[in-house]
Amino acid sequence: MSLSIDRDKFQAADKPTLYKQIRLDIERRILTGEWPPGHRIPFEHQLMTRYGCSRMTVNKALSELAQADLIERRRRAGTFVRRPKFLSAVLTIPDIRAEITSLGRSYGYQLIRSSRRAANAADRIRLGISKTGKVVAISCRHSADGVPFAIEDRLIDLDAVPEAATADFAIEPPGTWLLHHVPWTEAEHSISAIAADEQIAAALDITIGAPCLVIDRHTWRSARTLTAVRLVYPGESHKLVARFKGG
Amino acid sequence: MSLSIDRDKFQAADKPTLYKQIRLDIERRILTGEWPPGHRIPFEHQLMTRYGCSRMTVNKALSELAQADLIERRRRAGTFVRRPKFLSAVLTIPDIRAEITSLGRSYGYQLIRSSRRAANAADRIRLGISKTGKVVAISCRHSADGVPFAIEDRLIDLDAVPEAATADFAIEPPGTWLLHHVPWTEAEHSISAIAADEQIAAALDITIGAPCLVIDRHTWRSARTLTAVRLVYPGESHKLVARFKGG
DNA sequence: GGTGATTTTATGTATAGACATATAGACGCG
DNA sequence: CGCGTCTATATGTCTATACATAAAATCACC
Repeated sequence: MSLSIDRDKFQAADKPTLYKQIRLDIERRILTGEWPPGHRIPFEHQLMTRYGCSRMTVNKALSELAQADLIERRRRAGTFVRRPKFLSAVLTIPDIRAEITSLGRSYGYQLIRSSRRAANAADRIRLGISKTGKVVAISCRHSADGVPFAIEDRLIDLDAVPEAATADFAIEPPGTWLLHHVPWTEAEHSISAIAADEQIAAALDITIGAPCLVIDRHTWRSARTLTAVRLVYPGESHKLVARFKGG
Repeated sequence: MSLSIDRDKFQAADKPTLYKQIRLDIERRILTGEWPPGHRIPFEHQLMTRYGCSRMTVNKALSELAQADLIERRRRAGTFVRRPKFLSAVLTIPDIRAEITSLGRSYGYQLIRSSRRAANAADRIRLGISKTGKVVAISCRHSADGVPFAIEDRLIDLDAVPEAATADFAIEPPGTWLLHHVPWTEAEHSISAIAADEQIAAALDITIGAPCLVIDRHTWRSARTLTAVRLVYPGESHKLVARFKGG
């Protein structure tokens, strides 16, 4: 079962306007290898002759390709096909509640622990902040059709997110609340595998030592830490799926 | 230690040209919540008055924001701030050899098994192909500074990648060879956690039952399967890192 | 009031022209 | 040859204008 769906860059089949035709044409040549990495793409001047249009039209097509990182443009030098991309994929981790309900399964939520406290040393390290301040610490469990789905262990910096003080996390999962109330600009995910300890095994109803998939996520807004969360999934039955569509 | 680095969308601090100023200004208002999701952004007509420029300049700024999925534009209706994005991140999985050497560690490679054969039923399922054809099956191990880093188990469809028949995978890892010789257009990753079986434990020098991080990757070119690979990493010591930078 | 045709309007695409700017390559000089 | 300077040039940005197009709003009609 897929824990996460990919965010396909939806390619609406819109009317092939001129600049889009040019973009697709160049894209095709790059992806088929006709124009290999490092190859110099014809100058805008030449392309406008080839396609019989103005330079601005060619420029729009090339600008979009540059924004998509397929080509590199250097003043005076020209435009070049970029070195082969790393295998990269858009990994989408939606809100767990939305994920479960969108699969047509019933969503369950249990708040295990919730406390408000001054940040201790461990909290400060985990949040990457230096000064002491108040934090909210939450442990909870998500389940699908009554079966444990994931456990969540979260810290929220109350200085950065003061509204979290009044939210009721007994009803709404903190991830869902944050997604709808707090805009973020940067996030980092660290994915690893661990063996279930006694506590995790009990919460997820699996055996001690069973492999678990772990996602540690740190979220910022403009370099300011908002929240740090660890999500633990039973590893054997769940998968993260990330898909890349070139073009 | 990080198994994978993120591909930061490098934001060169370039001269703030007018359209970029407009783009950043609107971006800021969206990210700070001043213009919440659903809010209608002033018409191009109004923005060109506000910023004292032509409509094309405003249009360029808005077009880029639309391409970045921060806003939605509808003819006649106007331009709107989009609903909050899913937590998404660019997950980058570079070539393992490049990954290890870029960290300044010595790369080691051992070919465990390599065979060419007609695709059997299991191979066809794994590659998602229907007709029988020749495939190459490779098992190998990557190590860093002499320590097992990952094991790789790969199938290559020889009909789609005939050049693979002449490549010498005793010297060059198949992933590296493919990256440099075969262009691809689509890839799907499935990430999970498993317990090491006897074979994995022996190859990675870990105990049986130890958690491992597994990446199953399937790669296509224009809907044609090229290769399917399973990478198994010791889970406790390795992490996949994916970072998202908004904007 | 409902329904279909018409108008209005904001965005989408395209153009020709202009000037800015970074820089590869040529040039000159010691 | 090494090094700084100049120049040609490809891309970067911006303008004013034009027409296309989709869809919201209005109107006409039954």
